[in-house]
Amino acid sequence: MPMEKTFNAAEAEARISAKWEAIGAFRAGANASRDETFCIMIPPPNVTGSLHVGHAFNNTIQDILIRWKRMQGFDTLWQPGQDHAGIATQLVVERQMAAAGLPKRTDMGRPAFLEKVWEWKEESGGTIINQLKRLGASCDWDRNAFTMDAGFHDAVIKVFVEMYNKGQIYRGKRLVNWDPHFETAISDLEVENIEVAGHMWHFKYPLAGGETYEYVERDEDGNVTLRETRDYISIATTRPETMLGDGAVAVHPSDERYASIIGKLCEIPVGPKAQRRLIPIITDEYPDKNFGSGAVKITGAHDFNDYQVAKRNNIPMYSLMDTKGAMRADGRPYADEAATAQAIANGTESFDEAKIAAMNLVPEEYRGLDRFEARKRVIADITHEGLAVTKLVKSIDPETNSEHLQLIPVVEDKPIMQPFGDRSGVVIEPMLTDQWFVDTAKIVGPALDAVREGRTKIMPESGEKVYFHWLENIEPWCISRQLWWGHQIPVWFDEDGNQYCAPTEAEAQAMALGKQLTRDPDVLDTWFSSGLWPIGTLGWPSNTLELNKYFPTNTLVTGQDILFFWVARMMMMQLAVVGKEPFGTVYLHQLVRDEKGEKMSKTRGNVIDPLVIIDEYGADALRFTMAQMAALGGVLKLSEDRIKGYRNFGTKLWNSFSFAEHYEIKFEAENPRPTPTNTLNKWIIGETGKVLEEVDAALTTYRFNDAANALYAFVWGKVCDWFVEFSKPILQGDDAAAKAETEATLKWVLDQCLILLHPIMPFITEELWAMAPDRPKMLAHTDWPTYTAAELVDDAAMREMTWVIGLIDDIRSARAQMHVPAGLKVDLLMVGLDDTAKAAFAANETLIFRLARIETANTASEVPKGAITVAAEGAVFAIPLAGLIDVDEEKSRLSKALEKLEKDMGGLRGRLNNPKFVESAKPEVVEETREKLVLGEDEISKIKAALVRLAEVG
RNA sequence: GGGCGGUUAGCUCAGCGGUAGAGCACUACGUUGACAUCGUAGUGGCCACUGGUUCGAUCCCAGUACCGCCCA
Repeated sequence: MPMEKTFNAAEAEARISAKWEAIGAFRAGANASRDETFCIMIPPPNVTGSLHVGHAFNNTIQDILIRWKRMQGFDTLWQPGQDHAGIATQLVVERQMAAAGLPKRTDMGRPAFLEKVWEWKEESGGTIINQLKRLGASCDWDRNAFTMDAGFHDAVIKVFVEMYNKGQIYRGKRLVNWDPHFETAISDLEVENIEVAGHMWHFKYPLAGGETYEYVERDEDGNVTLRETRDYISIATTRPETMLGDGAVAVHPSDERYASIIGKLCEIPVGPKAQRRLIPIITDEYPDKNFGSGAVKITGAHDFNDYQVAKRNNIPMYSLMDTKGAMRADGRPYADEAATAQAIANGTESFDEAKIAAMNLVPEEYRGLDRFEARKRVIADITHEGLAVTKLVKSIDPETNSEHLQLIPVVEDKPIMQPFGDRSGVVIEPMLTDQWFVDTAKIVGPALDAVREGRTKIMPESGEKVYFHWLENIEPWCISRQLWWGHQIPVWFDEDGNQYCAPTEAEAQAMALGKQLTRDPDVLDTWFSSGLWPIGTLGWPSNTLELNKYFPTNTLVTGQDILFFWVARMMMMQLAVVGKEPFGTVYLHQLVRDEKGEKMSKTRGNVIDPLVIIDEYGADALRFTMAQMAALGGVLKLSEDRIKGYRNFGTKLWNSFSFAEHYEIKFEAENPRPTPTNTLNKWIIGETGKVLEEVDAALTTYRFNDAANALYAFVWGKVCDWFVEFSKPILQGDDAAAKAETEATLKWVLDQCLILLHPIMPFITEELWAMAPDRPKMLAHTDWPTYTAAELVDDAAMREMTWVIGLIDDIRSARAQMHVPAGLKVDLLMVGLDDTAKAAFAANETLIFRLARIETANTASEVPKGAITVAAEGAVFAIPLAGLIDVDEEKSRLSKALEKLEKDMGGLRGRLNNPKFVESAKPEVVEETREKLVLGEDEISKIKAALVRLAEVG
C-alpha cells in the first residue's frame, strides 16, 4: 500500500493513542531499563476545566520531558489528576440544577447537593483527560488522581489535624477577599484586578467644635500658593459608602499642612446630625503627601492598606456589610452604636475585636441597602449638606445669555483598579471575617532554605528572586471557604465555642465528653489540598511503593503565574508534612497570549482553542510550535500561521519517507548504523551525532526551543536539503556497493529522525515508525540513542562535504545572480586546484554536477575572459559564458562580494595588528582570527583577479 | 508606590564578551523523478538611548526612555 501524500493526523492520532493505551505504554515504569526514576506531577487542571492553550503548552513541555526520559530507559511516572475546584464546580452544578428546574442548593441541603456534585463529576469530570490524550500526553492514566478521592481526602484531613495540633493552623479574624455573590472568601488567584472608570470624591471632614487652622500650600520652591483658614480637613475617596466605618484620618508625619491638627478630632460628614462620629487625626507613613489632599480616611475593615494602618495604630475596624455586600441591618440602633464608637474614639471606652465586630455603624437610613446604592445615597446626602469640596464653574444660560457662577462638587474621573471575582464577576469586597489560616510564618523557613541551598532549583532564575521576595513577606494563608464542595474542616465546636480538631466526629466527641458538638461548616481552600498534590497522589500517608520510588519528584512544570499560589505552597506543605522538598527543579514557563500579546479571553474573542488547532493541523504541529517557542521567560505569542508552518515541517518529514519508498528502500525492524566508506554517508552520520548532542543538551537545560530548532535545522536543512539530494545520483547509479551503503545510511538516519523527534512530535513519528514491519517495540519505547558526536564525526568527511556544499551554494548563487537559466547545464572550468580541492571535487563530481547543474568540468590553466568566477578554498572555478553574461553585472556582483570581504578582513586585520589583542585574547581566538584572515585574503585576491579579467573584456 | 522582566530584520523570537541568527512574511525565478504543505536565489539590522569597564560590548556595569507582568 503506497504512502498517502501527507500524514492524515485526524485519522492516525486516535488510532495511535489507542495502541499506546492498549500496550500500557505510559504506565509507571513502562520501558524502564535502569533504576533511576523520573517523575513529573501534572499541575492538576480544574475538574470543570476544558483544555485551553495554557494547558496545551504546559502539558506539551511535560510530555516532551517524560517521553525523552522514558525512551532513555528511566523508570518514569507522569502522574495525572484533577483538583476539585470548590467554587467553579459548585457554580457549574448549581447552574445545571437551575437549568433542570431542580430545587436550589440551599433548599436541597448539603448531603443531597454533594450527591449531585458527585453525579456531575462521574459524568463530566473526565472531559479534560480526554482532551489531554488528544494532545498526546503520555500520563499514566490508570493512576489518575482527584483531590476529593477518599485516600486524598484522608491525607488532607490528617495534615489539617497535625498542623492544627502543632499550632500551624488557627482560626482568626482577618481581612480577606470576599465574594458577595458566592458569599465566601476567595483566594488572591481568583481575584482579577481590572482597571475601570471610577471616580474620586472629595469631602470635608469638619474639625470638632468648629475649630479652625491655617491651611498653607506651597510649590516645589517653597513659595506659598494658597493660604486660607479652614475648619475642615479634605478627604478624597473612591468609595464613599465606607466612610461610615472610618476609624481615623491619617496624614503623613512630615506633612506640614496638617501638623497643627494632629491628634485633634474631626467629624465624619455623614449620618444623622445628632450622632455624628468624631474620629482622630493621626499620622502614619502610609498617606502620600502628593496624592489628593494628602489626608486619607482609615477604614480598616474595608481596605487592605487601611487594615495595616489601623492595626499599626490600634484603630477600630468597623464592618459595614453583610455577606451579600449589602449594608448591615443587624445590631443595635445606630444612635447607641455611634455613642459607643464615640466613647472608643475618645478613649473613654476600651474595645476588643469581638466587641467591634458586633457593632453596626450603619445609620438606619442606609441599613439593608446594596453597597452601590448606599454609595449614591451617601454622596447625595453629603453634597446636600454642603460638605462636598466644590469648585466654581461658569456657565452661560442659553436663553438669556447671562453668566452664572455655580459651585459644584469636585468629582474626578479616575481609572481605578477594581477587584472582580473571576467566576462571579462581581466586585470583590475586602471583608473582616472569621476564617481559618495557615500560620505560614511558621512553615516558610524550610521552603526558603530549599531554594537558597539549591535542593530545589527554579528556572528561569528570576523565578527564584520572585519566590524569595514573596515568601520573605508572606501573609497568613486563608484556607477556609464558605462552600459545601470540598474538604470540610475537621473542627467541631461546643456550645461555648471551644474547638475540637480531630479526623472524625467520634474522635472529636471523645475529646469533648458530654458536650454538644457542631462541625465547622466551611471547607478547605482547593489550594490547600492541591498543596499536598505530590505526596497525596502517591498514596501518602500510606507508605506506598510509588511514594518510596518517585518522591521527591524530579521536575515540576508550571506557569509563572502560579509560583506563589501553588509552587510555594507545595514547597511549604511537603516540607512541613514529610520534611522533603517535593521536586528538584521547578520549570516556570511563559504565559500563552494571542499573537498581539494580549490575554486570551472569551470576551475579547481572541481565544485559540487547541482542540480546533489539533483538528485542523494535528497535535504534532501544535506541539512542535509550542516547543519551538518555549524559551525561558517572557510571554508566548501564539499565532495560527506559525502552527501551519510547523505542520509543513511534519509534511517534509513525511515526504522524506515517501522518498525512501519511491526508491523502494525497505525499512527493517532494526536499521543499524552502517560503517560507511562513502564520505557523504560518513558526513550525515556525523551530523546526526552532533544533533543528538544538541538535543540532549537542550532538553537537559530545559531549552525546548533549542531542541526543536536543532531538529528542524537537521531534518530539513541537512537531511532533506542535502543528504537526500546527494543520495539521488548514488541511488540511481550503478555502484551497487555505494548504493547499498547509502540506502543503509538513509534508513538509519531517517530512523534517528523519528526517534529524536518523537518526544516533540509523537504521532507522525510513531506512524512512520510503524511502516516498517515487525518493529520490536513501538517508537514510544524505543531506546534513545547514546552515541556521541566524538564517535560519529569524521573530520575529513565533514570538511569535504562542507567544501562541496559551499561550492554548490556559490555556483548556484552566482548563476542565479547572473540570470543563468535554472534549467541550463553549464560547463565548469577548474583553475589551479590544490590536491585537497582536486580530490574533493573528484570524489563528489556527480553530486556537484547534479546540484549545481554542470554539464562538463575540465581543468584550465587560466580563467577565460567573460566567465563567471567562483572562488573556493584551494581553487578557482569559472563558468565560461562568453557573450552570455552581462559584464557589468558580474563586475558589480564581484565588487559587492569584495566589499564585504574587505570590510570583514579589515576588522580582522585591525584586531591582529593590535598588540593588546594578541596579548590578551584567548590563543584559540587569535588563531581562529588568523585563519579567517588567511582564507579571506585568498578569496579577495581571487576576486580581484577576476575583476581584472573582466576589465580587460570591457 | 514596591518587585521582576523586556526593548535585536516587516512580524514572532533565539543569541548574551570575538564583530548578528532562525522561522514566518516579502521579492525574483522554477511542475529538475520525495515533497508547490515544495525547490533555488535574494532583500532586510548604528542589536532602544547615554555613559563606563575591556584589546574588543548586542552581550558585563551604571543611568535614561518606553513597554509588559506581579504585588500594593
